Amino acid sequence: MARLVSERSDAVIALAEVFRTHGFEGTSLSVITAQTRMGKGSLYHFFPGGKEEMAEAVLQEISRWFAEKVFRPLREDPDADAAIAKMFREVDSYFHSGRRVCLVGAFALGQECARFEQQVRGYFSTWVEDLEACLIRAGHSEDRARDLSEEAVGGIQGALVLARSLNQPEVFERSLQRLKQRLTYE
Amino acid sequence: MARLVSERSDAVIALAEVFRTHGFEGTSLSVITAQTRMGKGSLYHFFPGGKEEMAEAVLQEISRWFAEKVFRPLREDPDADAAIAKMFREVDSYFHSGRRVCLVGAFALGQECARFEQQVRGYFSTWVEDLEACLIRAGHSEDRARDLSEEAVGGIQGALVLARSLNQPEVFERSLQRLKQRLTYE
DNA sequence: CATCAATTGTACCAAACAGTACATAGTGTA
DNA sequence: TACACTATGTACTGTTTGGTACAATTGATG
Repeated sequence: MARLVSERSDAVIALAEVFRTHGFEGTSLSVITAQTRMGKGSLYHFFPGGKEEMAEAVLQEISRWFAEKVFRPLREDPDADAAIAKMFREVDSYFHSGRRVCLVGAFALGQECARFEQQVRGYFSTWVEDLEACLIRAGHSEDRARDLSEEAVGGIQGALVLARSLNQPEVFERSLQRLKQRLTYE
Repeated sequence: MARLVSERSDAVIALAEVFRTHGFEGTSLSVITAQTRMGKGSLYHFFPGGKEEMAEAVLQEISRWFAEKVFRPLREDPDADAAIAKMFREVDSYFHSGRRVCLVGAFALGQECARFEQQVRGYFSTWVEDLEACLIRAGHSEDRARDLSEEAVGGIQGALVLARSLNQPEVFERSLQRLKQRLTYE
């Protein structure tokens, strides 16, 4: 049913884009109200803890999304190669082929890394560990699986940095191709 | 000679560490005065343009450092392999073995990427291009050199993100090792 | 249509913000 | 020591910040 009033989940989606665009410190309440078209009344109704609670909700939503679309297949799909292929597909689409930034990665580079320590560490450690387990199932040795999985997760983050700084999304696409090939055929 | 008063170059060094720690938006003037022990008088004397001019000076100093220590050897050293080895040595030491963040990389992920567009793009494009040229001199094909150089520069940035988010500097060290080996022996 | 909780706009607050003005203090040179 | 100039501390500005209070509005339910 169509509603004129918002729900918390709508707010989280909108907030995610605001934080991705402006970073945590750069996201003032006036930026939020302008970009989400929500007033302070609504925002503090849904997030009594203010900006910090908003960012926490966004991080939780990101974790939920990756857990469902990426991490669970890596852990559970009996076809390990298919899970890895799906990971690259989902990552490419999630990051808009290199045009969108990883909020967790951006947080990792700033003070937000301390402020949202568990969420940031949880996101990356789960990713690395689940991918590692998947690579072992795919037949790689334990050492090789750890190396490849760190290389892939780090490589994706670095590719986002590079693609954005050069304003060349194709750098991201090429990186994904290389990583996918390395994980699949070696 | 020992001076009680500061010079602009002292300020730039101190400011670099402040911006690296707090990011651009997170660096308020009160943070700067606290961490650099310089008053507003001095700061606006050296940087009449305020925070933006301070960040610009820091970016310029970073570019200067990399140009001298990393990019020039990549372009000019007749021994290409030695230049690449030096790059990894300097990078490892500059980023304190994964404990220090790349300010330019952090800027690349936020609005600062637009605000300091030329400096951010210049840093990464020079790095990629000079490394690419060096790899061609080392005997790689043009396509292979471009791939390897994007992979290395991106890989370093991603390794910084991952090492910091996991609070495991050794992740950075391992990544450097892998990248170095790939650039040198393949 | 009456009710009531969920949602929202508006006015407001103290603190922190970036930046300015300027008198004072420190420094190299003559 | 006297000078010119650079560097600095301090007090001040208007603006924006994150956050609160609360009355008005909305929408689902009986």
